Amino acid sequence: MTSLEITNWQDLQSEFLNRIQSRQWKPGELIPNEADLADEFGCARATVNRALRAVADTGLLVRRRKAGTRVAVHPVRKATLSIPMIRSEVEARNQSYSYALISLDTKKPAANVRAKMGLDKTAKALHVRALHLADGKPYVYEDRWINLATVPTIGAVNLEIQSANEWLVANAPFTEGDIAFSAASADAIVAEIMNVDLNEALFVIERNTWNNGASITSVRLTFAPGYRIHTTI
Amino acid sequence: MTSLEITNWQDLQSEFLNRIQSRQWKPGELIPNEADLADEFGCARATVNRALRAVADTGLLVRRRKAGTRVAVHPVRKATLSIPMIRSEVEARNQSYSYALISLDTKKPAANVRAKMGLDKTAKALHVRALHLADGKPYVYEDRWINLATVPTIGAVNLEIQSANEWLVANAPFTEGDIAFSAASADAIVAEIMNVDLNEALFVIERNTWNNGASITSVRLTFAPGYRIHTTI
DNA sequence: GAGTGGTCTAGACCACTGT
DNA sequence: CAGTGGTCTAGACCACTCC
Repeated sequence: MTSLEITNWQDLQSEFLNRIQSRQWKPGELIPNEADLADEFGCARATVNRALRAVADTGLLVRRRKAGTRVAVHPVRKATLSIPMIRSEVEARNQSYSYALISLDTKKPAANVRAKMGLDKTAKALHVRALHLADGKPYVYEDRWINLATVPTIGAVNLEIQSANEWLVANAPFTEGDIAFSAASADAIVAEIMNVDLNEALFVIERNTWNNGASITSVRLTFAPGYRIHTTI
Repeated sequence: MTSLEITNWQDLQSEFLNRIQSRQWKPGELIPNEADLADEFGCARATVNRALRAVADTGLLVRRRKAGTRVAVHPVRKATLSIPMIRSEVEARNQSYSYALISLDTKKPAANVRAKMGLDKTAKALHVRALHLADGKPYVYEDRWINLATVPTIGAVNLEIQSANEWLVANAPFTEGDIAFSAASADAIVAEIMNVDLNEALFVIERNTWNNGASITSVRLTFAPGYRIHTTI
């Protein structure tokens, strides 16, 4: 019983989404296997597979070998968001980007940073603090630690001119990373640097990156008031 | 010149990542086309395609027909984050989940909500305010508008018992959605409801969903202090 | 126009896992 | 053990877009 002869995986994906949404396929229910669906739509199994994988990637289907494919009971929607370089982000808003180094030292990091970066107690790291500006106004305050053992050449870079952010993106590719989003009140230091009120609510991104297990950098980015990250689901 | 006879797309992906990371393929550079790579690794072009697509999905490669595949100059890393139901999120932390309805009215929403939901000036919507608790402590304050034209059956649901969040996830699947993350200061109302200090920095998620262009709901979730979203890159 | 990625096919074998 | 999804292949045609 070919219903419509869909031979294109994106149309198939839409059809599957419709069936889930219209409850023709109900939460928790087993849906037909790939071979049957391929038969129904008059296309190859690989095409059905591609479409089903795409839907499963959004969290609406759960697939297991032998057990088959089921409609997720508690759909966990997944959102993909892009994390651009700060300069790109500012320029994408048609604002002029500028950058100012605040401080630069080589010293032993505090215990929490040391732990995140997997440094031993005596190890020193490069501490960089900088301000990124959009149209001359504070946009992001960057507080960063860089592992000199992993990225020794950073020592030769003039961080007054080029931000560590940019240099690292271009010169220290990473294999693993984690990222966290949170909210924090401006403390006295941040309030002064960013020219905001004390205790103002600011958006914070913390990121750690590794290259094959070796820590590269740990950074905390504090954004100006009003900042938001937006994406579609 | 077969280098190693890799016939599995995930190994191929690793190999490509290595080449990018080791700068054997430099930023901005054109890499060999799919046919040549298939030849080099002794596999089918479809396999190379799958691996290259996977890398391109992470933002490290940029692919264009006829123009070929290039290593991204300014890699825009993409992070995927899961957005579970609040109950699942609390239970995943091994905390007990509970829920309390704060208010429930049918009325005309403010202009900003009306615009987001595409309602006309006279339309009323269901306004639900509720508190989600983890181990009895405020976890999320939910301020939600629901489009009665799209989801009329919500009227028959007892929202004292079941949260709108859960009911909608189970009964009003959506086809499009957007989501935004930001930071906000607790105002007097939120401070009292969540038992936090006035102006405390809180993490906020705003989400709007549509079903085939018809707005379903618009919600603002304000999280307890310390909340963070975490993911790997 | 021609080169590249995007996709589809038909068939095959494999890997996992429920029974 | 057997059923299901996961993947690979070889070949084909198409869609896009740079030149």
